[in-house]
This record gives sequence, structure tokens and C-alpha cells, in this order.
Amino acid sequence: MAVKKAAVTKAAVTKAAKKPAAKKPPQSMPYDQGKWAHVFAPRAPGETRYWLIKSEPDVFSFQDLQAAPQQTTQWDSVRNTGARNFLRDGMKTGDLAFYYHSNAEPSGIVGICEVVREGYPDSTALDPSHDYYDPASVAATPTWFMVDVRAVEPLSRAVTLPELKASDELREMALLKVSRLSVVPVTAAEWQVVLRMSRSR
DNA sequence: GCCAACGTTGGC
DNA sequence: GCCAACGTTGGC
Repeated sequence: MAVKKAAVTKAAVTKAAKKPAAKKPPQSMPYDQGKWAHVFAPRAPGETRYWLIKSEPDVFSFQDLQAAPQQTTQWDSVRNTGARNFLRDGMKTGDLAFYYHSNAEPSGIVGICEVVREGYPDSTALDPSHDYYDPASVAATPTWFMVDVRAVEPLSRAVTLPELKASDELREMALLKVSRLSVVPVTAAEWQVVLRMSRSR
């Protein structure tokens, strides 16, 4: 059963872009040589890494995850290559992830979940009847991947986007630096800062 | 391979 | 609803 969680298609009509492009875009490079190389680097024995996954609560909230069988779901329907690389090659079983509610009131980090199955082909991309079917992705060489995540616990208090932005210690947080990636890495230091914020007040 | 058009995310 | 950011597509 495939639940759409990321890359939610809006019914709204998108206006055509109209500004002349002036800049030249940075050359894209292999993900393991770019600024995210460290999240794909070999790990120390037993090392846990941290992530943040976004979902619109109207589509699939943290409460929905808690209510799911085994409090687990497939993190499917991601159709962005950067996020795909994190799902396919970065996240390992036992890693922890913040659960972020986007397009919410307020947007923010609301819970913690755990990776319980490492990247495997996203079945929604292979199913012609699915809204997120991608004919370019075939079973033998799948383009899109997903992981399974299980709810661990809600934060005792949600940490909102304005709070995250206001923190000097989170100035370099990927969530705040790179827009529109539905899966982003979180450093161990940032993880602790957010937890501390969630426990305050 | 370049780059303009187009599509999507998500904050505001 | 608007639009900045940025990824993808496709004509050439």
C-alpha cells in the first residue's frame, strides 16, 4: 500500500516562469563528490547518522505514522534525485530522523523516527496505475528508492521553523540552507540542539 | 552541451 | 495566492 507523502502534487495551476535567466547554474557533480560527500562516507563501527524527512501533515502526519501498523511506513514517492541519493545510499538501518511537518501551521519538527529498512526500489514508480508512476524507472534499473521508517516518539514540544531559523547553532542546518529537498541530513550536533530546544519551556 | 521553458516545493 | 529557488526537459 503506497501512501503519498513526499512530492505532493498540488491541484493548483502553476504559473509559467517568466523571468529571464541571468545566472549560470552550478555544474552538477556526482553526489559523492559534492557538498554532501560526508553523509555517504564510510562510517565508524556502530555510528548512527541523523536525517530529517518532510511530510505535509494533511497528507501523512507524524500521528498517521504512529497509527500505522507497526508504526511503520514506506517512505515512498520521493522524486528528487538529491533526496533519492540520501534514501538509496545514505540512510542505514538504525539511523534516526526528525519528522518535519511542511506546509503546516506552524511548520516544524514534531517527532523522531527510525530507519528500519534501508533503501530499496520505490514500488510506486513501477506501478503504471499509481499517480507517481515513472515510465523511465524500470524494475531492472530502478530510478527511485524508498526506506521504511518507524515512529519512535513525538517531541515533547514541537520545534517550529521560526525557532530553528532563530538559532545561531542551527545556522548551517541543511533544512535551512537547501530548499526543497524532502530528505536532508542533520549533524549530530544539530540533532542535540533541536532535542534541547524541544525540552525547553 | 547549452540554455530557455517549464514544473515543483514550500515559506510567506 | 505569490513567488524564489532550483531541478528537469527538450530543441537546437
